[in-house]
Amino acid sequence: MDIPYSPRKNALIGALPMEEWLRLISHLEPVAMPLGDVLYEPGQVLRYAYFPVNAIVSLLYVMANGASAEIAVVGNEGMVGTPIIMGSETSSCRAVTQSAGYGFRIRASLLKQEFKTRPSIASLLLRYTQALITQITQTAVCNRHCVLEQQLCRWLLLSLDRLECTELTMTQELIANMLGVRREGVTEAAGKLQKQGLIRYSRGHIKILDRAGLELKSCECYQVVRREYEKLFPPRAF
Amino acid sequence: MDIPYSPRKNALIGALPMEEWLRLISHLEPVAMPLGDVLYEPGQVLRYAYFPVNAIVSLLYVMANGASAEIAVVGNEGMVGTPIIMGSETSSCRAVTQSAGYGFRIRASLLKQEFKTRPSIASLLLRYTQALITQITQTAVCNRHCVLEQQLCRWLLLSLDRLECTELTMTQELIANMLGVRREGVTEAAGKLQKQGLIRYSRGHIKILDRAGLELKSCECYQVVRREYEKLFPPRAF
DNA sequence: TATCTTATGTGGGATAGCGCACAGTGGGGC
DNA sequence: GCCCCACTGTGCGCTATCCCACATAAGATA
Repeated sequence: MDIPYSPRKNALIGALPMEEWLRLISHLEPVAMPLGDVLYEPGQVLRYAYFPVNAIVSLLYVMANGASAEIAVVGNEGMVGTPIIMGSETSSCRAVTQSAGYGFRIRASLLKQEFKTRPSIASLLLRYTQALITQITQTAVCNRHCVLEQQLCRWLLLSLDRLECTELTMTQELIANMLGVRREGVTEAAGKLQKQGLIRYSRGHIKILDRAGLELKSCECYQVVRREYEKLFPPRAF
Repeated sequence: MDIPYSPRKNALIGALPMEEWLRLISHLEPVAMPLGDVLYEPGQVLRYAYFPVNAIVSLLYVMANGASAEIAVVGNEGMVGTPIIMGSETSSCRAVTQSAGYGFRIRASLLKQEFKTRPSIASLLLRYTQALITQITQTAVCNRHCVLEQQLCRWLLLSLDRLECTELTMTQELIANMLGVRREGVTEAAGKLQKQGLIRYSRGHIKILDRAGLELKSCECYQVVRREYEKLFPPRAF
């Protein structure tokens, strides 16, 4: 398989000091991440951690009755598999590729070893985990207090930040699953956004026309997550 | 001040190997934790980490418009101040004492030092942080999908697990703030639970009469959090 | 004991989102 | 070029929760 991306296009890998990067390079295995790909199931032992490059992965919780809710989203700014470094064998969420692309993976045992022995790697991954905690926190808040239209804006922006382009391939049905709401609700909210000229969509393709407008319509939850990330990973550090 | 509890009554402190415990003991400072005590505000630099013994602390997010939502709750099973070890100076939540009691605190700089140099301490605190992530995750899910009555059951059970007795001192107004709902909603839900003989309350005092019944009425979210904790901290390890 | 404060109970109208049913439609497969 | 299926649009009744206003009551205070 030919991967047209360097692992360093993932921000975590890219932020590694040269020495650590040279150590890790041989352990990073390129992987295709097709849409719908399940990286791990709840309760299942995590065998790999994943570093997306241009794919987006959703951490999705599925309840006993089948209802679902996205807890957080991971793109090239992060890593899928934080429980590995936190000392847990498993996750209570399913990790599923929400936007197809490529990434790199590393064996859990190796990552654990690196984490334990290399302080700069440990520090980097812990800071990322803290950013993820902020995102999960804000998901909880947003689920409680924000109306669907705002939540949709937040969701679109979070996805957009993790893509190179301004178009997402994503049906309203799938978005509804992520947000844990009805498909019809997404149809209505997306219709409003389209009328306002913020987005344009048709049959599984959503084009963002006015990013700034979306940010204005969104609740504060998006900005909180973004600012925390920027605080933990100041651009100068890269 | 005379503190009638040992730091080891906090489960994390209690789980430390003897050697580590002896190192830490002189750095642990007893603190009273009165009701409503604010341990830290969002954005404020964390100067101490807190290990509650018989107090309960809520991690509360407050939105720009004043709406609030409890993200997680910490009692003698855990620590307040996980961002310290994760490499963040601040938290996006307010930490406020929800049930008065005692605890111990340690300076952030010292904790950070211990975390970096003592693997057994690091492992313990990371596993706790993972348990906290699970709790936050479940809060997000619960906020999305569970009805108020179930959420109230979950909340009562989480509090009960962190207390020695079966009575909480807590008005419906305060519970409403934690759950991020109206006070009237709590009145209604609590009224139902009382009619069913599960609890009895009056003017700020809630007595749990039938714990098993509450667990049945609760959504799955409570059990998920509890089981994850038990998995990360198997009773035998203590 | 009288009063006052704080906690709890209740009701009515508004609204967001759900569940269900079904209608339209566009694009890919044949 | 046609058809079909997946995606989207829409309507309707229902429920949980919200917002607001006010009634009641239990304990604290004097």
